[in-house]
Order: sequence, then C-alpha cells, then structure tokens
Amino acid sequence: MTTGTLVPVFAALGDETRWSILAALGEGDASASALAGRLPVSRQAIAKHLAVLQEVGLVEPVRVGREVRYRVIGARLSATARRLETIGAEWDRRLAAIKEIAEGL
Amino acid sequence: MTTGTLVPVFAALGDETRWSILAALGEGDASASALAGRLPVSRQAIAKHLAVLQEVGLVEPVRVGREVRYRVIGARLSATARRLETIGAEWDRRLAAIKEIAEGL
DNA sequence: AAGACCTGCAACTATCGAGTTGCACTGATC
DNA sequence: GATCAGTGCAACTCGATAGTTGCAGGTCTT
Repeated sequence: MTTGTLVPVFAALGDETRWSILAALGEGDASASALAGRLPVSRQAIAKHLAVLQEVGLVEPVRVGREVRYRVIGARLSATARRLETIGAEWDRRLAAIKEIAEGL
Repeated sequence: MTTGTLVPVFAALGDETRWSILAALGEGDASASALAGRLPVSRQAIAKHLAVLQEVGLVEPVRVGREVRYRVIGARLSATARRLETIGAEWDRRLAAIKEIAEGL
C-alpha cells in the first residue's frame, strides 16, 4: 500500500473540479477527451487534474487502443478514510497519531 | 451536524502547516501567539490558518481572559472520515454517492 | 496514403493562497 | 494611569495552481 503521504491526497480532494471528474468517472471509465465533452473545462485542464489524481493514487490510467481511459481507485479513498478515522477517534485521548503525519509523513 | 460542504474540509486538510497546527493543538489547547512560539511561522499566518480551520469546523475558539485558545474537534474529523469511507466503499458498485457531493454540496 | 481523433508538451495569463510586516485596539497587570 | 501581552485588521509580496490556446506526435480508420 505504501500509504504514501496523506496530505497531498487531501489537497487533491480539495478541488471541486476534481470531484466533478471523479463523479463522472464513477459512471464508468473515461478518457480526458470524453470528460471534456461532459465538463465545462478544456481537455488539457482535465488532463492536468487527472495527473494530480494519478499522482496521489486516486485514479489509474488504462490504455485502450489510442486512448487513455481513467479508472477511480475506490480502495485508495477507503484507506485514506480509515487513516483519518483513526486520527479523529484518538484525538481526544491526546495520542500523537497526528504527529506522525505532520512530521513523519 | 449540518454536514456542511465536504470539499472545503479537504482543502483545509491539504496543507502541511495546518497539520502542524493541529498536531500542536493535540497536546492541549493553545492561542495563536502560543503556537507562533512553537512553529516557524508568524502569528498572523497561524491566525489565518486557524480561521480556515474554524470555518470548516475542525477547530473551536475558547476565550480565556484576554486570549483566545483553540481546541481541535475530533468528532469533525471522524465524521469526515466516515463520509469518505462511504464514498470509497460504494464506488465499485457505481452508486452516485459522489454526485451528491459534487453537485448537491 | 490521407485524414481524423486523441494524446502530450509548452507557453502564457490570472487568480488564489501562504506568508510577511506594520499599526491600531483591547484587556490584564503593576 | 501607564504598560505590556494578546488580538485583529490592512496592505503587500510571491509562489503555486487552475485555466487557456497553440502546436506537434501517434494511432486507428477508410
């Protein structure tokens, strides 16, 4: 799982347009061009967003002939959620779970 | 709970400095000035971060005499985590849970 | 082979956000 | 009442990022 860094994942999830893309991908894998047809932004803008999402492991590219479709990785979301859950649950006990993320990453 | 909008919460969690602040607050409530003594940023920068965190309900101000201490709201993190968990878990079933967030907000 | 479609790279603009400094205001303390 | 610590507001710099357009390179189709 490499868990990776957690903060960049939240940064990636902190953009409305990227959620629109994720929502669109929820209805089936799609290419940047296909997404550009459904969303009010240019193909290149979407390509950049997809690069960001891929960087943090929220999305995965799949070559299909000449086009590149993207698939959402639900497990990544779940894993992130679980880590966040842990932090929130243990906060009141004043455990240093947060420090790990803030420093150790 | 008002659930509120979810995306801004992620945006708030997408900054390293804010995690440092949350980590520091995890060791006990503290004011902006007190935090400025422990972190390598100015008091005003911290004040802005605290405003952001408060805006999305991750933190709560508590007046103590002339100073304003801030307390982390662990429940907010847990609630956010649970919503994220739901989305991740149901993604594979292609449910439109995401659409609610991306559109309804 | 030609044309259409999709991708990828590059340059550019513009806005947002993180950070700073400076100053004014308020509440405790001596 | 004077002073000091803490907060709050405002203006400013600067880097990151969301967005655009334009063009070059691949790949499938006819």
